[in-house]
Amino acid sequence: MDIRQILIDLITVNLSIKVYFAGLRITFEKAITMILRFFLLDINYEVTDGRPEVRLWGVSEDNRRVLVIDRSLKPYFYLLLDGNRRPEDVLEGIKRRAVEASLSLDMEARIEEKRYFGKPVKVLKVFLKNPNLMANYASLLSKEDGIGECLEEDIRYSSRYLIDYCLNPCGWLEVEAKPLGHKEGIRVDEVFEAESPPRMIEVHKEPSLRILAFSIVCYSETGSPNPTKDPVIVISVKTSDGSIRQFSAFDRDDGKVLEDFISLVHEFDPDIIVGYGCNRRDWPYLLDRCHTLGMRLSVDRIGSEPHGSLYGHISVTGRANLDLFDFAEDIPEVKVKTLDNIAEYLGILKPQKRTVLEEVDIPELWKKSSGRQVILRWSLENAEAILGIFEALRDFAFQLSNLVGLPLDQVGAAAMGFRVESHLIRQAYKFGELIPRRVEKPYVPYQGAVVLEPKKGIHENVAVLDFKALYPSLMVAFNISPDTYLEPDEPEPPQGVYVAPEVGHRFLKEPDGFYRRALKSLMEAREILRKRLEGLSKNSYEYRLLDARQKAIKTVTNACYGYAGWVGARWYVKPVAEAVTAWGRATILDALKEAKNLGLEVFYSDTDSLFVENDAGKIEILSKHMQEKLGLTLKPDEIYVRILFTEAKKRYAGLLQDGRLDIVGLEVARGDWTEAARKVQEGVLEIILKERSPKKAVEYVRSFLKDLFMGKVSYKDLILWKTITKDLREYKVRAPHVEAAKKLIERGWKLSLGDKVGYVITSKPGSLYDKAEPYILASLKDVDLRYYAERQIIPATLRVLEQFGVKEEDLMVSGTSCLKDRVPSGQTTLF
DNA sequence: GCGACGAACTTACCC
DNA sequence: ACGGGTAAGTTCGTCGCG
Repeated sequence: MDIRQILIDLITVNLSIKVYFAGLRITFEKAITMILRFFLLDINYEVTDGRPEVRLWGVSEDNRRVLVIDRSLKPYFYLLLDGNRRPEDVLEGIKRRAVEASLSLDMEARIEEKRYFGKPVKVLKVFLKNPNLMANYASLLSKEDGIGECLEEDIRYSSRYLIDYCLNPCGWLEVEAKPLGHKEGIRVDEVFEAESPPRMIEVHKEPSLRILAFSIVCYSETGSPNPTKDPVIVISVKTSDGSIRQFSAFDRDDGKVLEDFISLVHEFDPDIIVGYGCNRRDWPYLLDRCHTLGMRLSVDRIGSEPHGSLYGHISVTGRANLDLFDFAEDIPEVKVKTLDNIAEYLGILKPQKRTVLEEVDIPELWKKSSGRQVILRWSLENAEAILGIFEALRDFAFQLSNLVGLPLDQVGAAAMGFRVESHLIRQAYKFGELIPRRVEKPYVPYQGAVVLEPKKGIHENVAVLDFKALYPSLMVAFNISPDTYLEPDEPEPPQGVYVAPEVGHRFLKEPDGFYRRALKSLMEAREILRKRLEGLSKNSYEYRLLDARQKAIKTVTNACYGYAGWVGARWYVKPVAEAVTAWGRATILDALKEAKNLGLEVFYSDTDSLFVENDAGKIEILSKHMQEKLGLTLKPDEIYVRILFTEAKKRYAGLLQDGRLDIVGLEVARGDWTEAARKVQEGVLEIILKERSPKKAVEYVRSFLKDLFMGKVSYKDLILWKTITKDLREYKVRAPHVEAAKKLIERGWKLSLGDKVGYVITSKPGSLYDKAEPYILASLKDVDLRYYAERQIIPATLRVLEQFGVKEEDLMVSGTSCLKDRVPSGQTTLF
């Protein structure tokens, strides 16, 4: 890019700014306005003197931190007219009310036509100055006769701004803006005032962002640290420029540690701050600790402190604060979502090279200087792993944020339902569809998908056919949408309707519903991306970007059906979800019938898949049939050389052509079974599927059990992990993991909803819940090996071996229950 | 009063 | 705080027994 191009891009006629570029300083005497291009990172708004200003934080094309202030958008909401009075009269009525309440100067209103659940409606669009007063105005004015309900007064002003101007975070914006230079208390290179609303532009350039990854260590004699008394002993930081910094309370108080950290944040001035568990742990602790010490945790760009925001995350104004733990939720392969497990899964940490410290180990280590070195090293590795995970996930996170329109720091914290909704809101706006309020509705279950009984046993050469994007395709095909749904009492319109099988719900054939339009555009966009990916080098920035985007599109597309059936959704309409599954059942049943007609043997089927004998000719015919009849793509996905079905649905294991095992639903795939049971079951499956030798599998299990009883198994392989899903007092039964959780809390540990409790079964007497101990409070010598043999190893392996005639007794070795009458409980040393 | 049995509770998976 | 369908382990109440 040459200088002239830059000037053309940057400057329109009347500028009065200094442009620094490549060491050149150019001054334009009469210049006022320029064109600024920047990457949008964060957005918030402030109300000053009763007027809102939107603040767009970003990084400019020439790599400067910028804040763009825009006051152009007037806040507004809608009042739905119920048709009892003439709209003009109602408009007069609310104007009178405004005068009476002395609101008139701040307010204006007009009549508009919109659509609400597809029906044309007349609304009053009410503008006001202060967006924080929207709810007040709405409730005052909706008392007027002729007003049904108020709408969109629950849309936050900063979201409103992005929606109405069609702007998406994590993308490039162009704006005509007036430079204001520096502004007191705002930590950016330059502040601008927008002259007109910004617009999105296509720039295939990676913004040059500064990332800061951090991790803290707190000191606590027992249990979880308490910020009012326990110090922050180490803060480790790794930044995207490759440098590392550590602050520790070696021989000083932790106020200095916090001070140093705050200074570093100012000095490095990150655009993105990343942590692991920082929303729930690090930030609240640092905040409390600072306040205890009479300090302020000033790390943002306006001299304020991190604060709680929507979706329960912590917001740092002007920067994006990301908690990678939120993104770990989207990696189902990792069952216990510790930093180490996620980093290891992503190939960032080498498992062997790392000493895994537990919080309980800290006090002991801190007492010795060699121990302190261990802590420092561990903490630094944490910060490095966090930066590594961020790098691995950043493209996806950026693209998801850009696609659904939620700012980067919110998109990770927002549950899938809110991500989908954010995207739908943007689509609805473009179609003139009003955004319904979130209302509490009763939960009424409805029928879902078809799952067939599998044909138990081993089968050779099995193909899995599945329908590509079945539910989204059906929603598009039959125009299933909240705005096309016809209530039972409504007469059929001339353009005709699609009628869902079984349930009879009707949907207009025309016009396109907004789900149809949204899904079509998502699916088409993904296809275009996939085509473009084919011609790109996998290492290029563009490839990474587009690949991340197509993945983001896929997750949003697939979640649309779930969203439709979610009672919390703004557009929840049960018949919409119910119709999708009904058409889904009809589709798969038709495919099954057709397979039967063709004489194609079916071994199993679940929702949108058929497991059939791998007969290419018949599969081709079946596939063609479905394509022609319904326009749906049914094609082979996986081919199993050999597959084993247990008697249960949703649980099977197959040998793939490349020699890998695909284990579905069985204990191997479950995080609430011990690693020991999972390893042995996997071993058994490998022997059965590859060597077809139940005898060898039995020997394998027996030898494992012998090792177990000789204490040759690792303690950590015996831990059971289960999630605390509600307040401990709400549990109706004394479940082992709940009892273990209570013991942790007794010892001063903090546990919250969603935490996983790791516990072991000890040889204490009583029920299982009496025997459960948090694993950090017990050791290998305490565990009840017989429990592990009888309730973990044997059931998990028998699940597979049972169908080969193997009995429990065949697996038992001395020390297990077959000898319990002869061997006293606890005696485990016969080998 | 006691044990067998099944319902209820609970979690995590599949698609 | 995204849907329904499903398996499976543990707890706990109930029923029948004499």
